[in-house]
Amino acid sequence: MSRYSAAEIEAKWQEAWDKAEVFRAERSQDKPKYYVLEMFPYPSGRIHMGHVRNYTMGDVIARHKLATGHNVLHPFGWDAFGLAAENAAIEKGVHPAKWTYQNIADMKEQMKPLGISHDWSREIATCHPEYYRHQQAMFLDFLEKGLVYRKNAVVNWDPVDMTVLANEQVIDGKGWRSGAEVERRELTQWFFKISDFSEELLEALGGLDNWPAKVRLMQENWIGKSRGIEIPFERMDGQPPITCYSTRPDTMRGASFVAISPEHPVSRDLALNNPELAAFIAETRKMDTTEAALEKAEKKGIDTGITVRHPVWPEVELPVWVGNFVLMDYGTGAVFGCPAHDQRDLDFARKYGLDVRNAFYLPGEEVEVQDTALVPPKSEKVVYIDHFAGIAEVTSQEGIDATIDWFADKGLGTEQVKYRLRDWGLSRQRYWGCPIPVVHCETCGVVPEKKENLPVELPYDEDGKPIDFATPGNPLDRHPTWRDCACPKCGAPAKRETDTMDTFVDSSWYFARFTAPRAETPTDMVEAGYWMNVDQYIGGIEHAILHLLYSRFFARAMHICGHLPEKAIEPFDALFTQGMVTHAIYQTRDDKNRAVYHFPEDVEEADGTMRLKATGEAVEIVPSAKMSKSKKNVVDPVNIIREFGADTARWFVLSDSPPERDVEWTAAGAEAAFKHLSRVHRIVTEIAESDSPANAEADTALLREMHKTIHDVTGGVESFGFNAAIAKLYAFTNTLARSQAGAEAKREAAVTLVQLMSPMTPHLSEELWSTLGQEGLVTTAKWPEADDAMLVNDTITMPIQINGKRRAEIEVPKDMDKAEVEKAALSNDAVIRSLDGAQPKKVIVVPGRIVNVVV
RNA sequence: GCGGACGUGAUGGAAUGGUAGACAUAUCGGACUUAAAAUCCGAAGGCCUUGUGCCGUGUGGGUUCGAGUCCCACCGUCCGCACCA
Repeated sequence: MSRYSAAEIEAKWQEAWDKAEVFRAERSQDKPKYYVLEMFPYPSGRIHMGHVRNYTMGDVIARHKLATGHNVLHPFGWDAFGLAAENAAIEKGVHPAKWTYQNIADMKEQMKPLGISHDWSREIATCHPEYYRHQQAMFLDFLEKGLVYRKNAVVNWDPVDMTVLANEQVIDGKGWRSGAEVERRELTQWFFKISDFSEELLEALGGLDNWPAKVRLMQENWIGKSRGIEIPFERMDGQPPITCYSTRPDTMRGASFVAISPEHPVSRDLALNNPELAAFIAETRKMDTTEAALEKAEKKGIDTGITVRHPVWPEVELPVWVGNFVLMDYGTGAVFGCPAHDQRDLDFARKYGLDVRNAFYLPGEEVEVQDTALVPPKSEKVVYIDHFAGIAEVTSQEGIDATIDWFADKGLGTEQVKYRLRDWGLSRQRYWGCPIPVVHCETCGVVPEKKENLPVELPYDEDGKPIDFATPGNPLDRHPTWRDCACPKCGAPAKRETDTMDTFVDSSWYFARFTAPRAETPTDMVEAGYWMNVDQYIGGIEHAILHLLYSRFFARAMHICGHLPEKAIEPFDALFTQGMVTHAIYQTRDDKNRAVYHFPEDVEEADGTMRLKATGEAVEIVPSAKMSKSKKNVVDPVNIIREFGADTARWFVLSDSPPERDVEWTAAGAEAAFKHLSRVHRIVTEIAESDSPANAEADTALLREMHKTIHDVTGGVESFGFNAAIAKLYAFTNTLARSQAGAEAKREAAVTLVQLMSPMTPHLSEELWSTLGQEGLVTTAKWPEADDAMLVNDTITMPIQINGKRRAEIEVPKDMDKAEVEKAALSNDAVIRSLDGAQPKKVIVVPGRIVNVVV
């Protein structure tokens, strides 16, 4: 009998699938469509276990849908623009394009042996001009519709690399790559008008029933809706009023100062004649923007000398301060300070000797605030002091609502709903990204490039010489000729925009492009109309906000520009966020007691401890952490596939842990998975060759188990319960191995087992399907259906509880009525003994489940 | 600080409010073998007074005939957001 040889089997069946083109998706009205998508990868050059887990999950869904009669679209591509390519260019002197395309080729070679049911005929790479020219075309459409615009904005600027950095690229106030102190600099940048969609993006979250609640909540918080009021404060010097935004106008009685942002127009005006203030503003510019730094940063301010009138008590005058803690891009850039009910304002007030006055007390505790601001939960009742809105003892929330109405009624303020969500700055001073297709003309200003001139393609050399990436700054800026062009409007010599787009733009519409990846327009509305939406999207939780929010915005913007049908404005019907693959870290200590990390393959067990293979030195084991090259706790999928085969890797990453949680990769676990698949191979091969006679009782028992397994595994596969489905398959394999059933029943069971396993272990399943003499491919065979009649045994075992504690069991026919079950239970010896003469008060019979006798 | 999730054997984890610990790992025992590997069979939450016993799903309360599951409080861990007025 042949042994299980994964290498042989897997190559053979992958070739068979390719030849039959079973994964090629074509539009068809015969079957319901199903679009399953895993978040596409960045082509770093190596696949990792996280990829294996992600694509295997998608593959299980895709293959199951294929077997249940769906027309499945399961495409694959590359999120290919990005900083890493430019870093490689700097470090290794290789052109970003060459590096990226080589990585794509390498990763493809590592991906293929996994046997994922991707339709490779739809492969796309975002760095290819055939992709980004459509992105440029859409940019122009967005521009026309006012969905993208240019404005001055304060950004993180790395003075050494001479580029804008995203917030997450600023670590402890320093550029993550250069280590230079990041400055806040005002630049003219392109922005997508995502803030116009704040309410809609928030509202529509409610309809995303098949998204994790966690992701919806994160987006809700990110959008950050708040209801408040804008109140103008009249200036005593007769200048135009300063308008403050507040969500707590109920605390107005305690207002003791107004604070404005250093970037507020009033601050800027004053700074022109006030060197001290000008210096203060310059200093705040340089301030760190990181959370930790902001937390520690001192609240500082400067008195402007201006005073304003209290809007409710005109006799009260409030000083206006410039505060380094006031944000210009939220609200109006001006706030009133109420030290009694805001800790930050209190700290500020104490520092600069400003008044502290309560607006309310807690019921029965009439004490003035001293060192701790009084901020009870909004649902708690407080006692408002001589309140202008005519309220006394109500909850803070009621106080807020009443006050907003009061101000609005009196015409003293305007109710305002604000969102934290800000417009999406897409300009990057980078080479390896999609060029922004506009031209700067001295006479016409900023002019969109003509569509027929697209793509605006990246230059691949400097007029014959390789582009110099080592010099900091954007190579596009210093390219000798690339910028030169004719103004699309007047024809005069003009200069191209050298900023490129944030790579999140590339990934905000690729799912739509997959529906017609070779179309001459960004999308083909017939194809998009047929395939959209993505029925199941799968990826990491790390994209919960950025990518998934940007894509929701993009789908709306694309719809406005006629690139997507209306039904696709929420592009992902169902979302699943999978956990990571983790691994223990093996480390030793150097002479300075610093950790030295070791790869798992350099470590082995000896005498009950883990030791370095080379020296025998014992290693410390640090509990499981996300696989990371720097900690060396990585396992290369390529090695695993070589050693055990793809099916083993696939089986293992799905077993053991629920898919939304992290799974720890262990050598023992991988080996166990391999042993199990070998066992299935052996058992099924034996069955294929067996001719033992029928055994009525054992045959029925086996087939009953088979139908239960069909039911459970199908349920597991359809609800992301892959680990539970696999547990059922283990159990059924054990049942099959021990069964005394005849060859015919065993063959039927084996065929079903192989089929149920096929989404997880498609190669092994194809092999055994053929061993069992089945026609065609298991991949395209119809998924088995459970026979309801076989799911319940003729007699069932019911536990009997007395006062909720299990005391006995009875065997009863499955359809015995309640009264008879009760009678049977009460006449059971163990029950009689346990009752010890006591009279049951009540007997609860849950048919088919349990009996509870209450005494 | 605000918001959220999760706490079950040695370990990963099962369990529509209905027999807690399925399935797997590690462990132990047995069979086969000259031996090993492979394979097969079996044991295994804790406690004692070994009983058809008691206790047991982070802690304490509650709802229920019945709670790992629902509710409240606390403890712990993890995640997201945060000078957002």
